[in-house]
Amino acid sequence: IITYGTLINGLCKEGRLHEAKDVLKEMLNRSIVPNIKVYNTLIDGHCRFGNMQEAFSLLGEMQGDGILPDIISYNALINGLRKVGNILEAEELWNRLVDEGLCPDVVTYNLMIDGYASSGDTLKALQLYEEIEKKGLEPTLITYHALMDGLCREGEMQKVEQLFDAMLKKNLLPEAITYNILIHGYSKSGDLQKAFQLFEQMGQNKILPDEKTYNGLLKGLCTEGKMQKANDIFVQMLDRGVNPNANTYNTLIDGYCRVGNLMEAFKLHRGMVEEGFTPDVLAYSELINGFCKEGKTQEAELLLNEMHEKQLLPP
RNA sequence: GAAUUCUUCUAGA
Repeated sequence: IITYGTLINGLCKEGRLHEAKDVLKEMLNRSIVPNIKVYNTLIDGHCRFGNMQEAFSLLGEMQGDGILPDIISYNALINGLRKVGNILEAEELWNRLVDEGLCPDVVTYNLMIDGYASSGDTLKALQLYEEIEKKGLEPTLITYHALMDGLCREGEMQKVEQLFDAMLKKNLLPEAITYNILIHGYSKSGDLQKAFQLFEQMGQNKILPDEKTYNGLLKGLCTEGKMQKANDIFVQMLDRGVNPNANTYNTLIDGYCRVGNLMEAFKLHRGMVEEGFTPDVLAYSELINGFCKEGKTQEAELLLNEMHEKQLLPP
């Protein structure tokens, strides 16, 4: 049964949901009784690809087999609803699981906190955070990540700082992702000094920056039009063996367009192709926008045509 | 005891 579970998990993670369900049918045919983990895996698989209807029908099937959903089943479903932005139904599920005598665990809290925080309701997110300890649970790194990321988006940087301190006081060690959230947040809020300070702190803690870390720094520099510094950082990134991704190029292209340096923007567009990236609609839009702003509409049209040839749809 | 759930990056408008 573990073999079946592993197989179903693998198929679900790859989005091969039909095949995963076929495996479930095969199990039933062979009179192997699927347990709750198998069902939870399937429920989660459908949730993460947005197929909530099927996820709920699997929940029903499971109950039909006499298996009661556990907190993990509910967490998977709440996660699915949160992903499609349906916080209201997520709240209903929360009430339902409590009615059934289950207790929300820290994952349930993290899910709802992220749901509220990333939809801009930082107040509710913070309220839930306060509730965690009252229920005798301990916030995790992920709790802080979800909260800080939401607060960063809203520009509530003083609260971010407080939470980061609170997190350290609990002896939760920051990881690369922690710094990525913070660096990106400060970078976007225009506090490049703080962003670079954290970048240094990250190095002191022997945490290696990844492409997202650099993208965060580049985003701030590009927004401010500090393209010489942005280029230095880009070079440092390459020197340290961190591979840029499509976002890295998009960020830089946009930065060069903003300052009217279309030559560099165009070179990067080319570089992107040479590195094996397919510029997406976004990469084209930025350039086309840049050319338009400079009044170079014929170049913009050429790019638009090229984009169409590649069968990319205009935004 | 590791078969199942949570967190981070890109344009314009």
